[in-house]
Amino acid sequence: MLADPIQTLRDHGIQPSAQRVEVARYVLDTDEHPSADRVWEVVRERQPTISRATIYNTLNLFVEHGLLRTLLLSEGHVVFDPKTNRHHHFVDEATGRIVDVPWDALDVGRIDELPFEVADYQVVLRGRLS
Amino acid sequence: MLADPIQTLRDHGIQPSAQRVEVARYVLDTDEHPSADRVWEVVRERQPTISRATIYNTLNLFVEHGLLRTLLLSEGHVVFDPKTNRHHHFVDEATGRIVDVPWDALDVGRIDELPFEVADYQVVLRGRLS
DNA sequence: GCATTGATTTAGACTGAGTCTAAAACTGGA
DNA sequence: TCCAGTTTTAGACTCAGTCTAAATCAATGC
Repeated sequence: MLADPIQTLRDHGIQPSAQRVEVARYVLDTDEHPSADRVWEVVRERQPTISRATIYNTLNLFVEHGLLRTLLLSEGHVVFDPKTNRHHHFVDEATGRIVDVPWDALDVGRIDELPFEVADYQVVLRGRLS
Repeated sequence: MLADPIQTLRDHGIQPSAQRVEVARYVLDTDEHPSADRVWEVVRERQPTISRATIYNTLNLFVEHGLLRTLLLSEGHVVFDPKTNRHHHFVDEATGRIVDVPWDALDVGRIDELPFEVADYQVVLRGRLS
């Protein structure tokens, strides 16, 4: 539950306009990993005049301010993830549903032996939800 | 080096038209992880009349026949990977370059403890090439 | 060599995700 | 109330990926 979306936005240097607050209420509190158009669909239920450009602008603003991360897990569109702490993802190939996997549920060894400067990594799993 | 693209296509149940052979020569023998438009750019050097629809049709055909895999590693487009054996990927955030990481270079533990039927997984790393 | 048939390619229209822009609307301070 | 700065809006635009009708190609049979 996002306790105080207005304060959350202010804490991240974002002016809390009515539109941004409604977007935040949903996207910063969901584990759906929605697309931008899914966000628009949901927020329009509560705020019918909100425009598609505002949705894209607001999502991109939240990403820039560290409130959201973009993920490339679905074909054809990016998805948004409010959990900014490290974790893995499972993608159900039947439904497209994306599920967070706790960081400590998997052990990943020998990253430091690779000849790269690794800034970030995650395990992406695909299959079927049991 | 792709020794015999014509035979490779025949072995995978694909009629080896001149266009498909040229696409195969490049895309089944590169470690670039190219986009569809990059494939078109390269193949057009050798075969200037090939159309963009043929490129997409041919890449999709190769995916269907197990010669290629699609990957969601770059924003804005899918990339194609001829290595169909399991491996991980590193994405250079500065250049966008994608590098294969051998399967055995990393240890991933406790996949079987997850509450999913996992069909496939890989580690996706991002950072800078040293 | 020609006709026929089935497969493939082509050119470009189309769709949808994501971006951009000018005008309108909003908000806060004076 | 006015003004300046910010935000939102409506829709045009770009580009990745798909679709389609017509053209082309290739193989086969006569």
